[in-house]
Amino acid sequence: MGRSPCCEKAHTNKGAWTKEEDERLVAYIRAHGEGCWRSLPKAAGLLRCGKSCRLRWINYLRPDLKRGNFTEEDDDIIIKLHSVLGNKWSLIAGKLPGRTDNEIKNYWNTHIRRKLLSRGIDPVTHCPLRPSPTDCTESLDKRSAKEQRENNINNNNDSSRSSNEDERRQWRCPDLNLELCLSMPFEQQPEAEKEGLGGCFSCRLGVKRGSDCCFSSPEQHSVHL
DNA sequence: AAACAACGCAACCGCGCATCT
DNA sequence: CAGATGCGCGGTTGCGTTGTT
Repeated sequence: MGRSPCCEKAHTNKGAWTKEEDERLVAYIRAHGEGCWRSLPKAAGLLRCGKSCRLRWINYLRPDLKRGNFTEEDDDIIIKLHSVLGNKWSLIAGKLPGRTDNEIKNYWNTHIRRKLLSRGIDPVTHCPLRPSPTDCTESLDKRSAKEQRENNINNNNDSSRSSNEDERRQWRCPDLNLELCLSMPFEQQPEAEKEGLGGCFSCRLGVKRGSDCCFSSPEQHSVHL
């Protein structure tokens, strides 16, 4: 079954949005609200495909967007969430109000990825980087002892007490329980009920009843930071 | 000042999923 | 139940900007 194109490409503009197009889109959404992206371009008098309009609105025109630099705290949150969720940019964005998935994805690829690599951390697995087995003749034990010595030499000043190893541990094993699993919603956990624990049983962190889970709805269990 | 490289970000593309008919 | 439709997501591309030689 072939899939019909999302819009008639012959009569749509592509590429950068003009000021006029932005204004039309904003005016239309202010008047009619979001939704029905497929029919929106025609109704708003735009020669764009619906997907393009949606993307422009979500990533650039939305009034609640927080533009500007990411803070160190933002970086930490993103790294921690990525270590658990992987490239689920929309979920990560959900924890950073005012940020979009696209923005976080770009930020990850341009800044954080490099930052982790420079710290000797694999940005995909969040584990310390290792040379490939084929280019290594030393045993792992020998190498790690050697690494340790080199780290000691490299970090032999008082201002940076933590060795690279410590730093790796810190990044790889932040204060997160990574053993995520599927389970019943917390309301249906009798043992925990007895103990007065509720909260996010997907990550099994046993949040005290009454305290906020990481997501507003019980269906959206996620990571506690 | 010009040429080139590297970087950063906006936008596009294709796919998967949910819902509708 | 199968096909059609629409939306949302992640990966990728293209282009403008900035830095370097």
